Amino acid sequence: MADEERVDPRAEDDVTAVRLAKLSALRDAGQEPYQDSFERTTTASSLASDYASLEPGDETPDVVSVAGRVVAKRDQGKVLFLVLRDGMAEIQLFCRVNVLGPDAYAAAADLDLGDWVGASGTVLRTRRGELSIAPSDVRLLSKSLRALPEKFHGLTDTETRYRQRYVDLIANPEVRRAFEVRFATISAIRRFMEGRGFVEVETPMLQPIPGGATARPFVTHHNALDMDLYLRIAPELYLKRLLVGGFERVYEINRSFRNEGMSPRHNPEFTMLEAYQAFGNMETMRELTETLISTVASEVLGTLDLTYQGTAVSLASPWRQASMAELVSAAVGRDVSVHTPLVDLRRLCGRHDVFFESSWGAGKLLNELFEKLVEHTLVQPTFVTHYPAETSPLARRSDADPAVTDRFELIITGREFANAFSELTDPVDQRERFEAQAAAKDAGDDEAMWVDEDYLRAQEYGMPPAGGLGIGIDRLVMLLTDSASIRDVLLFPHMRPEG
RNA sequence: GGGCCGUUAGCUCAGCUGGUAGAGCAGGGGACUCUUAAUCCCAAGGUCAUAGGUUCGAUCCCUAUACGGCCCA
Repeated sequence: MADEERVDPRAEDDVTAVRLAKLSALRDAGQEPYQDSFERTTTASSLASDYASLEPGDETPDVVSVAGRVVAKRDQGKVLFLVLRDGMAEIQLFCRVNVLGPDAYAAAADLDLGDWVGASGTVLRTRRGELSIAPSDVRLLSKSLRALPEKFHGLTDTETRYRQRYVDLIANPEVRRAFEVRFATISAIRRFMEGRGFVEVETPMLQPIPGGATARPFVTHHNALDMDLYLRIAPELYLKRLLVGGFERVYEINRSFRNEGMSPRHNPEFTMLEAYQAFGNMETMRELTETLISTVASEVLGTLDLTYQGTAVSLASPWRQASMAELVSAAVGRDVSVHTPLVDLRRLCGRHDVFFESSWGAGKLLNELFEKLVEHTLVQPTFVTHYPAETSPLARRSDADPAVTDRFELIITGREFANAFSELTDPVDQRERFEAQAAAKDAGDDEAMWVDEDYLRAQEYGMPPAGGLGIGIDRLVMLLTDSASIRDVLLFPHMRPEG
């Protein structure tokens, strides 16, 4: 057997073994298979537009240099076609032995799918109509040692696609589009917020007290201080400290972390926009949310009419507004609110198969009924307002009814996209709310909030009236890209260690 | 945490009421000076996820585990 000597311990398969052998041969011949750099004069997409009018069969004297990855190779003995991909476009190299000479031609024919290559030559369009470069020089820039996935079906195994996103991006160029939409969305959000006079700020990701949301945090440890710290579950309390300090409009596009299960809609780390505006309130935030999302959608997609998983969604204004109480009332067929007697709300929960605990108040019961019976039915953009104070420990009580807060959540396609409210600025009320949360934590609710004494101290110095807003960026990008799973809009979604 | 489904060659997939597997692409050898999923000829490639069990015999049936997907809590 001839392959006894060519088995290389580094080779996971035959392809790698063959390519490692080529690598050695190149080095033996004094050629470096991993070049320092390459001067290119143009790109595949520029060529496509510059030579759009070149007719099939026409050759130009124009000499250009391009670089890219070999994604297709068609060898015909004395003519060789290599397709290079750079960025998002492709350009064909039309290699002829009589132009390159036998040695350079043989070297080009020895290139493999996946290799990075630089080439210089004249521009032409083949008789079959393919814009090409007839190279006089083809240079290996970086040798690929692994076989690329199949050229026609690409890479479909979801596990490999998520674990090895670099291969996914090579094999499935359309995957890249969702990420381009993501980056364009974040860029458009920044422009919009700056246009409204908001300053982008950065606040701690390592927090001694994780606050601003009800969720279980990740714990880490600071060795020098010998103390536990938590990865933030939200930047909210730090951003509001900045309002106390006199910043009037701040926002943070923040990565936050929640120690909960994974699902098609949840990743342990996720990206959110949080914004706070002094002297604003819930209504200020409602207008901001609607204008921001529709502006970003038109800038990124050029339309407000979307299709999400087969369902038409219109982001055209005005968006519906409805209170939680009226929505739940419609769902259960009788008028209910946070003032409905507990016994009645519990009976309704029982009738509609909604789990509850005896410690829960009317606000929590109403909220559970809403989440189980109503939320998934709200497909078109809907601002759900008047959230119970009981489940909104950081929101200002409504002047008309202190049992509810001036808060909304924005629901689209049955899911929460945004959460905003008039901020609670009363430090005495805030302390009581924190203490109620702490009591719930003591009673076993490990998602309940902690008492943040420094945040209370800040509020005691005086916090201006303000509106605050959080928008889930991952979910927004899912909507804009019609992605069923959050993993399709995260370049490197969280995965268990490979088995 | 529970339920259902999946894991076969580097990639995409077949297969079998239980008799240790097949194709296309990629890779190897050869032919070919305008190809486009190039074509043609030849040869090669597998711990059928892992570990047990049932069986004369397991890729297939059973159990457990790992990883992934979807649904539920």
